[in-house]
Amino acid sequence: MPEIQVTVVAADSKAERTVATGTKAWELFADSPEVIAARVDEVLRDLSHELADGSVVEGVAIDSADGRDILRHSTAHVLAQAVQDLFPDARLGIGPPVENGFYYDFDVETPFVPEDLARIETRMRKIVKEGQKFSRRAVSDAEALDELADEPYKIELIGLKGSGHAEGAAEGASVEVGAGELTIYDNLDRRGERAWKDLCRGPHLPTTKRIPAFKLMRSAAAYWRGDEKNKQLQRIYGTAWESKEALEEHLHRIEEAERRDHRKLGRDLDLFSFPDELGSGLAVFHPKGGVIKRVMEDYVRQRHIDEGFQYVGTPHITKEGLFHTSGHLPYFEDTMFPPMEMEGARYFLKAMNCPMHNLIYRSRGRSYRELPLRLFEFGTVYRFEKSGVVHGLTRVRGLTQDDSHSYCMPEQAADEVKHLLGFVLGLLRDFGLDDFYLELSTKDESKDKFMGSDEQWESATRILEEAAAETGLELVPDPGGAAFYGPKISVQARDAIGRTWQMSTIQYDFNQPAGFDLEYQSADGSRQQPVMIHSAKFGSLERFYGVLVEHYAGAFPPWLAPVQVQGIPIAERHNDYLYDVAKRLQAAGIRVEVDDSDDRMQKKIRNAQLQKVPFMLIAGDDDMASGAVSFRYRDGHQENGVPVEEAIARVAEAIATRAQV
RNA sequence: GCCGCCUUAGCUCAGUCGGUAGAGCGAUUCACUCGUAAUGAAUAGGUCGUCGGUUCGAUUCCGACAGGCGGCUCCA
Repeated sequence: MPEIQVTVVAADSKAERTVATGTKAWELFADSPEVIAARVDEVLRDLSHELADGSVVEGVAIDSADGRDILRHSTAHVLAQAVQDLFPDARLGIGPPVENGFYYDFDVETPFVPEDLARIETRMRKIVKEGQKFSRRAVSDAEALDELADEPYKIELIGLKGSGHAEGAAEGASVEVGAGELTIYDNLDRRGERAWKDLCRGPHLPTTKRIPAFKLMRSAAAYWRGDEKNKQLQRIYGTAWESKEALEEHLHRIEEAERRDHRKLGRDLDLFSFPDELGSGLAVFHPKGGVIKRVMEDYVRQRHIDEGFQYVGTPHITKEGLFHTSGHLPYFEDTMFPPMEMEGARYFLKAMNCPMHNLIYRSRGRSYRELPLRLFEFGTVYRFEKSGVVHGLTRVRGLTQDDSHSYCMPEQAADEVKHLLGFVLGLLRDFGLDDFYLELSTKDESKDKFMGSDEQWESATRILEEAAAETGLELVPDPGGAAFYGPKISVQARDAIGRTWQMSTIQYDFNQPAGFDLEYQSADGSRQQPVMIHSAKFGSLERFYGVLVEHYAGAFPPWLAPVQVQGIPIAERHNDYLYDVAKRLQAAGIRVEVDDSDDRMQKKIRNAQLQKVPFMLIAGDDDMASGAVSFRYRDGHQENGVPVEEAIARVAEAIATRAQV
């Protein structure tokens, strides 16, 4: 019997094996039930893949990143099969794995309702139980077009592949058609008869029975190929995991995220609200929420001043000419509130601060000795965000940017960008965020929205890239994501439960200085044009606020907490003693409240706990007798009999060091 | 902006197959004064998101609008 040599690699081993010609990958992993696919010569393959001489083969476990993708992709197929069983008129879009799950898009006459999802899920469980085999079959383009004549979207994908555009066709489209030959996966039932088929690159699980745990999550509309000019398909999202436990954990993580939702906590903790009377996306901050906002602003304002910025102020409204000069109007008019007519002029609500800072720069002649000139303000801007995108504090129509513009000589730009980046990262760390990566948004050749020459873009991009590299942080490219006036670095921060948020931005701009005719007089007496560097550290105060609420789940560190100390008397006769302690805390600049309601002290503790107050200060007979107080912390631990002086010092210390308790 | 779902007391939510509504928490008042997550009682509070239509009668059915939620597109 002819034989071939293969190399079987695992995480920590490598073994040469001699096997019979025609051996399939699964035969190497018969003892490893967790292996559901194979990586053969660096390419993911089905376990039924026939090995060639000299192949390097590695098992892909279902709980690895690739394994989960394959599991989820296969589950998406089961979803599509179930949908077509129940809704024979449904046409197939694409169905790729995504982070934590998968989706499949369908063109159906009527959108799915929750009851449909329940039916579909039941049907899917039946298919899983049947143990249908995923069977791969290569086809020519012509055969595929013929077999899939009833699936117009698949045919479109095949056409795009022919023209070499499959990768760009849509996010996820590559799982359908890939780059090489076309393949169709047949789902074969026990008798070997085809129950369903789909155009797909694979690989897949061996059978549907290998799907340990899945759940359909929701349905929603999605534009075909991600383009809002195209028809909307109905997308069903689901999740699939290597075990029931892993699925449970995932669902638990979702619950945890909901528990931290800043919109819910904002209400529970009485921080802010969005009154209908104001309109969508416009927040008001309540007294408790106002404390957090003020502390954030005070801190950031002071830090800017420390870093050489000058605090300025600008109005919320301007005549339209300013935004023509800046170049914003042609690009942003549809995201600005419509203009209002006054004394024959059109006025716009401010949507960005930079043009006004440019006017401050231009208000008198500037010398090279002044540069870098750094102007900073909390600039409130209004943007007419589409109704469907408004979301809590993280996407609003009225927002405040901690916006700065550094005007510098071109040769100072690189240092200024580095200075800003260091400043931004330090500031985020001060607020307790310390897990970041950077994104570099650049010009995209295919679009013509960008102003300026290629050389200008290249040199600006290089400066940002070098500054980013110096931080040692991961740098993710974002081609085409730049503003019209220049490239951008954005800082993406991960919060306490691993979600990422776009926060700070640093943008290099050589266009507006030209538009505004900005200049400075250099040492040789000539007039030169500065470059400007835009930078927002929080990004938007509102968004940063929302992220902080979620990051801390409302349990703010003392320096940010609206109420830092809640005084709780054991009985009414201890009120005066605690008021006395509170007075001394107040004198030390500490935000303290005494709960003198006629609730029982257990109830007062519960209330303080629900308000997530960092320090509960309790006093009863024992404490009074010894001039002490008792601490209770949010985690339930307590320290009794702490002398008042020490208690005050301890709270003050935690505030001053911005510690979490 | 597009698709789907939702909107009942300050909050969370019942309920009315069309005959104008209820609970818990919260609020107010009274009693209780208590050592680490809910003391008891009483009271107040709602033109059932808004506007139109159908109907003898609409919170309930239909439509439009507003606001919210989940996505898509977009974005700080």
